[in-house]
Amino acid sequence: MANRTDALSRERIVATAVQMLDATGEEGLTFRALSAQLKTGAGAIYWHVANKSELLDAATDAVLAGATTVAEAAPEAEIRALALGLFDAIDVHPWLAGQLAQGPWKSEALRIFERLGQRVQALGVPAPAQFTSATALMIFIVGAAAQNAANASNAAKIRAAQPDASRTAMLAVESAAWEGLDPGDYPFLHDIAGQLREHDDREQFLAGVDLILAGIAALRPQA
Amino acid sequence: MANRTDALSRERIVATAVQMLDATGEEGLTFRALSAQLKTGAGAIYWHVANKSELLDAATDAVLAGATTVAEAAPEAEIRALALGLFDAIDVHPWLAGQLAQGPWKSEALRIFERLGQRVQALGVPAPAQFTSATALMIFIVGAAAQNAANASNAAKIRAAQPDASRTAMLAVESAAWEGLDPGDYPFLHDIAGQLREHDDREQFLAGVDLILAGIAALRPQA
DNA sequence: ACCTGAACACCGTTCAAGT
DNA sequence: ACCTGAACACCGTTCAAGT
Repeated sequence: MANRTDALSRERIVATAVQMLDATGEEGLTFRALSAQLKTGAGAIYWHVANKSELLDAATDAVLAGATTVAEAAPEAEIRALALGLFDAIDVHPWLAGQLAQGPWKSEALRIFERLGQRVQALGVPAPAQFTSATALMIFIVGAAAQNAANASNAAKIRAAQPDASRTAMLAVESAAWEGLDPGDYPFLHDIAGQLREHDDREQFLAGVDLILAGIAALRPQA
Repeated sequence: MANRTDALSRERIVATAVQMLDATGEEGLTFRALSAQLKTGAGAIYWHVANKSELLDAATDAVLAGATTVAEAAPEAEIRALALGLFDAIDVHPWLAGQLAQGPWKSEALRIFERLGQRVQALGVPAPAQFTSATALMIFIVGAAAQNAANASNAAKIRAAQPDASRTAMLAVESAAWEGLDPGDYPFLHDIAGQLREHDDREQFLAGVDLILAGIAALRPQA
């Protein structure tokens, strides 16, 4: 019968790759480990996939597809929903950050860029500024989510060695380090150490998106 | 005498690593190639440097130090100068992008974040919004420069196979691809294909920085 | 204290040989 | 057409042995 679970196919390879990426990150995805999981030889995978880079692209597309469908709303609200969708997708699949961080975006990532751009147009941004606006949004979203993913994987690594290191405990350590800096040399970090300790990642992310939206609003010709 | 050119030292290792990174990128920096260049064994390097990650950190700091000194000016102008300094540093050393893209920033990168934050404070941004503002700036700067670096290395790779592929020619190809998309599915990309073809990277980057600065200005209590 | 270079435990990718 | 698995050309890192 068609679609037997144990038949090797590009789909099954990509799906398994996504699972391994989620579990162990990009360096955990190995053709040896992958072929072991799939109970084949390494060479069998190369029949369906050109190389590791193409496999990562396929995994990225698989995860991004449908990760950012957005309910109809006002353009700003749709941009926030799109942003949050990407943020959450990267939170669940931290390896996505590395794939998206270095454009040029293609396939699914390009689709997201397109959707952001549509909302930028709907906001009434003048044509010459649309490219800048949509790019700024995409770069910030991907960059902020990448930071978040890096922090999370960092936390996971430390927790592996010291299992009781909670996220708040780690933030407290970094925050204390900033507080301990010489206020003469580091007045800013010294000042905001408290904000670092108490900040919520999602809230902080949305505040950043709103900051860019405010900048975009300033580009609009006054009605 | 002290500082003989052929004495192995952490400094000389890092300096040579930077040269190799600039020439061949991160995957070109190998302990074998590095030790060959330095005319030693691979193990000798490990006497001065813990591992490759630490070596990359040291190379990042070496390149970032002094790369972003900025003449005194109005806060906005200083932020633009800081941003442009980082942009240019990543342009010359594309491997920097990968190092900075995944914070938490440390040593020299943290210093740059501090300097950005000082200017945000000078702009009169209310305390609760300072963290968001400085972070948004840093993320955009690093993200945009990373895109640029990726495009450049992409261009270099294609040029290696097809030596007459100029940057403008490559942009024209991508632009034409966007123009060829179905305007029903991709109205935005179809529209801005022309802007992609004609845009100047530095100008586009500065426009993005100004966009965020405009958003930051909107945070300021009206005088 | 510092350096050597072989050795270990891995990689991605290829390819003759099988079915 | 698709799969097997050994082999190739690499990695980062370690470590006994040298000076």
